[in-house]
Amino acid sequence: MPARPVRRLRRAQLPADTVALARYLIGKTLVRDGPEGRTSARIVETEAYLVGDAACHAFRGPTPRNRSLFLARGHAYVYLIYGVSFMLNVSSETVGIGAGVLLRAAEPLDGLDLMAARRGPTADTARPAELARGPGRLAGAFGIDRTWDGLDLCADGPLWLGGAVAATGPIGASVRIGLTVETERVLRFYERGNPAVSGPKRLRV
DNA sequence: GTATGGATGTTCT
DNA sequence: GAACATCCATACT
Repeated sequence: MPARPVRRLRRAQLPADTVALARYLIGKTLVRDGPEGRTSARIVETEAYLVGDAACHAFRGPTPRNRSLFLARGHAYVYLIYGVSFMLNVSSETVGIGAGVLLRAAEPLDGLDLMAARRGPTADTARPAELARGPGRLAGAFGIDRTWDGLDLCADGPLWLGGAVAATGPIGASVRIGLTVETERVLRFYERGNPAVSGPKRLRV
């Protein structure tokens, strides 16, 4: 399977608004290059975490953990949740303002075998759409851990955001998944009907 | 298909 | 010491 041609997104192309960025990233690609080869996937589900949003990790100001949210938009914010899974976010505002977009699910394009190997024995290799369906799985498929925190996804680095490789389908919206606060805000976005989107069925159509 | 409960480790109060 | 932007196995409809 040859790697598809994908152009890197430049920082200036990213919408300046967090919600706009969350929608914009649907249908775009996430690419990791390395000695083992390329892994890439279409982003199909995101969530926005805003300034003044109690569910945003930056809500109470910068700490050692969340400082990457305060970097210029297009930087990675990675953290461990429930002691189990890493979450990959894209910082979304200007320097000093803490907000971001969580990448919740992606449709694998290149390097499926490598993704499955990174996911380990629990990966459902018979169903490619399951490889990066869910934020923890997405980070797992790309081999993302805290050492990737703070990386510039718009620089000439090993992990980057790329343009769309196909037409983007209709985008749906819902409340965010798994929160105990700010549960009413409609800040989750997804490509309707895509099998790589996570969550219960009613939040995928 | 959905519902439930346990595992897990870091962070901040 | 509680909370936590999840995943997986199991049980059930």
